[in-house]
Amino acid sequence: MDGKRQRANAGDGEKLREEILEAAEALLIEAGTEEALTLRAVARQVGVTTPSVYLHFAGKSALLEAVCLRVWHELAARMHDHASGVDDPLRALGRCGRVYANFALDHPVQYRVLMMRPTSGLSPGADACFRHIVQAVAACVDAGIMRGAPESLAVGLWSALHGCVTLLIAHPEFAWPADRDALIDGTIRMAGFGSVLASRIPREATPSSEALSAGLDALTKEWRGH
Amino acid sequence: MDGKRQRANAGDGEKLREEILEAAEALLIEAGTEEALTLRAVARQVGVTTPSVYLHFAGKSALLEAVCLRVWHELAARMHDHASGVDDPLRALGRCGRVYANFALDHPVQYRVLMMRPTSGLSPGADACFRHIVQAVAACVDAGIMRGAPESLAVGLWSALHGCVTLLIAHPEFAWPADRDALIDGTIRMAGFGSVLASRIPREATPSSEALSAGLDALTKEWRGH
DNA sequence: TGTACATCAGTGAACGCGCGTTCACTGATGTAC
DNA sequence: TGTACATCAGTGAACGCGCGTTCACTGATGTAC
Repeated sequence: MDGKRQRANAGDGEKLREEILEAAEALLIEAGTEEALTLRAVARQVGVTTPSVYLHFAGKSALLEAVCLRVWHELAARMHDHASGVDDPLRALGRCGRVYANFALDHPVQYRVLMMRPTSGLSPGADACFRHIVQAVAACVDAGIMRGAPESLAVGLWSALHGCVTLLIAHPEFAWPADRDALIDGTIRMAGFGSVLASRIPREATPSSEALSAGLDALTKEWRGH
Repeated sequence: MDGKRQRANAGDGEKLREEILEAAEALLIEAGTEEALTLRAVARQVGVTTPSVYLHFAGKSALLEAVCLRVWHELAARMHDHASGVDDPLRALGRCGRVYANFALDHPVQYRVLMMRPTSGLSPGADACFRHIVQAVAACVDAGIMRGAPESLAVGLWSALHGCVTLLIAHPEFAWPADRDALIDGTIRMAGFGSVLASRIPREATPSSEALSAGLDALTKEWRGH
C-alpha cells in the first residue's frame, strides 16, 4: 500500500499535491464514506509523513473539499456532450437529467459530501450544473412546451432527480426495482411530463381526478390511433 | 442549563431514560446537527454524570437512534389524520405528500440522521411511511387514475418529495423561491400529474414535444371552457 | 419497634484512542561568485 | 572548476483535545425478620 516515493526536485512540489488528491480520492471510493479520509491515512498511502499534507492544503477540510470538487468538471463536460445534437427540447432535458443521475451514482461519496451535508454552501460547480438544467428547461419554455419561470420548473426537476439518487445512495438495501436504469428513467419521465402538465393547470382550477383521467384517456387514445 | 436533579427512587429509573431522550433531542434541535450529540453534553444537560447514560442506553449510537426514531410515530399519526376525509384519490395523495414534507422540514436533524446517512438501514418507521404512500397511490390506481404497479409509482413520488425536502434542509442558503409552501406544492403537483400522465404513455411510444404540447393545450382549453 | 440486609440509581476517576495540527529541523538540489 | 550559500520539499517528535467507555464504588431507600 505504501508507495515508495522520491523526494521531488525543487520546483516540482506540485507533484505531491496531485498525488495527495489521488490518494484521498482512492481512500474515499474504497471506504465509501468520508469518515475514512484522515490526513494520516492519506499521507501513509502516498508514502509521506502527515505534516507534508500541509505543504499543499490548509487542513483536512480543505483537502476533502478539493477532492470532491474535482468531479464537477467531469459533470459539466458530460452535460455539454450529451445535450448537443438532440432537437426535441423535452428529450434533451431528459438526457440532461440522465447525465446528472449517472454522474451522482458514479461518484456517490463525492455527491454525498457536496450535496447531502448541511455544512457547506452549494459549490459553484453545483450551481453551474443547476444552470444547465435551467437552460434545458428554458428551451422547453421557449418552445411552448412548458409555461412559467424556468428556475421554478427546474427546481422541481432537480428535486426529483436529487431525491432519486440520494435515496439510492443512502439506502442501497431498500427493495428497489431490479432495473435501476428503468427507475431513473421513470423518475425523469414523471418529472418531465409532470412539469409539462402541471404548468398548464392553474392551481385554483385543478380538475377532479375523474375529469383529469377521462381527458388524458381520450388524448392518449388519440395518440395511439396515429 | 444544568438541571438540578433528585435521584429517582427505586423502581423509577425509567424517569431518567425519558429525561435523557428529551435532553438529547433538545441538543440536536438547538445545534441543528447530530455532531452536537455527545454523551457528556447530554449528561450535563440532564444534571447527571456521563456513565449514567449507560444505565439506559447501550451507547452513543443507540441513544442517537432512539432519539431520532421517536419522531416517526408522529408522522404516522399525522398521515392518518390528514388522509381520512378526502374523497378525491389524487388530492388525498397530495395531502399525504404535504404531510410528509412538513414532517421532514419540522424535524430536519432527525430526518437527516434517519434518511440521509449511509450507515443505517431504513427504519421500520420509514418503511411504514412509505407503505402509506403506496396505499394512497394504490387508491389512485384502483380509481383508474394511474396505471402500473403502485410500488413503482410511489417510488417516484417519494423521490420527488425526498429530493425537495433534502435540498431545502441541506442547502438553506440556496436562492429558493420565497414561498416555501408553494415550492412544495409545485413539487407535489409535478409528481402527481407526472405520475398520472407518464403512466399513460408507453416508453416506446413517447410523443414528440410538439404533439404532447398541442394535445395538452387542446385538453386544458376544454377544461377551461367548462 | 428496631436492626440487618438487599436493591439499585447514580458517582468519580481513569483509560486509551486516533485525531488534527504545530514547530524546529534536515538534507539534497540548484545557483552565484 | 570549486566553494559558500539560499532554497525548499519533506521530516520527526510532540502537543492537546474531547471523546466513548469501563469499573469499582457509594449511599439512600425499601424490606424481611
